[in-house]
Amino acid sequence: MPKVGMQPIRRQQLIDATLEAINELGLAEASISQIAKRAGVSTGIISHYFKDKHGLIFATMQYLLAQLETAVAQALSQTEASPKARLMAIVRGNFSPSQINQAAMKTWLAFWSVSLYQPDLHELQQVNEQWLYSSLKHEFCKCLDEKQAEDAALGLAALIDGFWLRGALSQTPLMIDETIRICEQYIDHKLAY
Amino acid sequence: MPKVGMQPIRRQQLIDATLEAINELGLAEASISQIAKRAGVSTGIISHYFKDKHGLIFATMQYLLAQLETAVAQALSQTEASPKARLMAIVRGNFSPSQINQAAMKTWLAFWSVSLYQPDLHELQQVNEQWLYSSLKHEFCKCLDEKQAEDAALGLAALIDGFWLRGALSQTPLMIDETIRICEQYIDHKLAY
Amino acid sequence: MPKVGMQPIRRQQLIDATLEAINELGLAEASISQIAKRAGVSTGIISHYFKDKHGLIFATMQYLLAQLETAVAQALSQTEASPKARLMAIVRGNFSPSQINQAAMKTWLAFWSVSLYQPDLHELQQVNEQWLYSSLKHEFCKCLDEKQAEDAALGLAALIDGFWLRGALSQTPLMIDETIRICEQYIDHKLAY
Amino acid sequence: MPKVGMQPIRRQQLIDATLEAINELGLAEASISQIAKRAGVSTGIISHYFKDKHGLIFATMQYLLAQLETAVAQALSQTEASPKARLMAIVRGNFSPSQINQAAMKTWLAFWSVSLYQPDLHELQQVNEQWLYSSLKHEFCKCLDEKQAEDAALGLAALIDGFWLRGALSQTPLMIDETIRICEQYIDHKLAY
DNA sequence: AATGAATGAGTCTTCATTCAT
DNA sequence: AATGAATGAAGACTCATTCAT
Repeated sequence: MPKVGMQPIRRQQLIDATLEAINELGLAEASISQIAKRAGVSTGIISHYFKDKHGLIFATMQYLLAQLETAVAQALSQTEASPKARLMAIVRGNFSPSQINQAAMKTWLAFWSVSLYQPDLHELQQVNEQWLYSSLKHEFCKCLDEKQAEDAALGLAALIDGFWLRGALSQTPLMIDETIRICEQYIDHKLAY
Repeated sequence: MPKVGMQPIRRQQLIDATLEAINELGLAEASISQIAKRAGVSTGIISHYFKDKHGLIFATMQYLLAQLETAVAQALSQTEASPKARLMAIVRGNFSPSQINQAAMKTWLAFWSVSLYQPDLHELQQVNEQWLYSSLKHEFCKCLDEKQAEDAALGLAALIDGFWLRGALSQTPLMIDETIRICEQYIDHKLAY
Repeated sequence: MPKVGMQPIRRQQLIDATLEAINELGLAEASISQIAKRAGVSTGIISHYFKDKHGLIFATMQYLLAQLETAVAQALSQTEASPKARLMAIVRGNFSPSQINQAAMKTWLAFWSVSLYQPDLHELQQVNEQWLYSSLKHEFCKCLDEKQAEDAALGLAALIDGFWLRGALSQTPLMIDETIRICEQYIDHKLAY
Repeated sequence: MPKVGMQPIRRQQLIDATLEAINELGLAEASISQIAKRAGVSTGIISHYFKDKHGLIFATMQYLLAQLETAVAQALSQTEASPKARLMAIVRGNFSPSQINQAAMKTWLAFWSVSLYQPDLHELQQVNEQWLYSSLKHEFCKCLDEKQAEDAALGLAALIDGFWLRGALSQTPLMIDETIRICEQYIDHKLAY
């Protein structure tokens, strides 16, 4: 039943189906037909809305990134202005429910892996990585000199990514409270200088 | 001219070619024929030595794991017995040259990604992860009570993996000295309790 | 804003776009969407005016044939009544600007090629061929006996088609003056009997 | 039943099947699977021997060209040295049985048509065209001054191609005797200067 | 032991066509 | 009259695997 103005609806529908397929089958097995089946549409429609499979994959990664940014922005907006509070908000944003469910983490991991061979995906990933690092450094700079702030930001970024990676790989729900507490200890330790 | 006793030679030759192909093309594009071309053999030979492609991939991951274990064991064998020294040895082992070159890191990342959908690969990865965690916890226990040791081990493991992941994704050589120094600060901080 | 009486305008618009697409892409790549894009309309419109793609292709070939007939008729109308003058007019008509531009010749060649497998296109082509042959023979008959006239008509028709084909294939502008002179020599030679 | 040294056999087998398919269905409908079916092999084998479909098409056109060259060379080898005899041999070579059967002519026409959009096919066609023209001019030069020889060669080449084209399009067997006689008259007329 | 010929399932993509709006 | 959403079949191509030699 063709209709007008379906573009945003169909696009999101297909992105959701892509996430679903990657979660269940892995990126390697997430074929066009599997995605179309999950979206309840025909395969041809994908080229209609995304030009080709790569366009869909790219749009899906963009969507995940936007979600992460939203989660962090939201956490930041609900916190006080102290550096520690803001650093903790960034941490909590990165471990918010929209990010640490298995489906999202598995998809991230898959994207990271392929991004090493696809320049446009790699750029998305790099921008995101830089953004996290800069945000952390910016807060640490309020309390530390630049060199120390850089070290602290690097360490905290690695800590976040590391927990994140281990969560994705462990296939058991991430222990968020513990994770956040360890990050907090790290922040406290760095800010104590 | 067929020879006898080719098995170990051919196997290693094919594993090397696999690593090479994954490094250059990515796991998704590392086809049997690409691997065979790099090894200078015919495609049919792979089934002869590894049964099928999956067997080759599995063996390659085992090989990488063995390399990591060797690197850590070697670092440990050359150090004194103090907990800090041993923890640092583990850190250095994880960031030894055999582990932090781009090819190895890209391959690891690819393996991790697919391991989520392939039980036997996942098991390899889990064993490795547990082994790192246990080693770290064992050392921390010498100075801390169990709960604190667990936290410290979790944190340090995440830190290592996080640096590792960021190194793989950044496509620029990992800054080892800085990385190791940040890990050392973390260890010092934890052991200072 | 739909209008009435759009039929002839839209039809010609689509035929022009078809010629344009075939010229640029070749018949094989001249898809409905490419044609629609060039015409500045949606794809659906084609079925409205031509039933389907084949209807559009057929109409386009008809249009080219009509153009050829017009060119020859016009040349004939502007000449004196002598057989040689009329034969030369037919020659000039066949090499008139509307026929020997690259776009037209490439399209003709494409049509001829597919006409071998599509009865209705083939009929168009055959009618045209017969018409040229008959016209030539009719003029030669005024000076020669029937057998000789047939030979002369066959030869001149072949000469015209041959130059025409070579012009289409050479992708450089046809040297019209030379071509027409060679045809004239042929006519003179035949009429000299 | 895989065997060794199948390359030349399979290649010719596939080229023959391609000619068959083009003859029966037209180039546009001569799909990989249709060709494979006619060759009695699987579709995958084509990429094994010709890389892709275009490689097969190219090889097929090369094969037809080689056949034409052989036919002309053979006709030339069996004739005396006089210019007229040699010119007639070239004509007869171009209208030899291997060239004027419907299948070959239809395939030629299809190739010419697509060659306008595919540089490598176009080059093959251009080389062939030049070769015919040069051969004719070379013979005419023995009796005529250069300008006259060029005209004569151009005319005869057009005559040959024109008959050839009309034969392809008429879908009835070409009347060879008549064709050759008309060409002979043209040669006689030109050499009579 | 090693080759490479051969298969055929599976993937992405393109495209003419239909149809609700 | 005109749009463009949607379909689904068909196309070329890739690839892991098998097997006779």
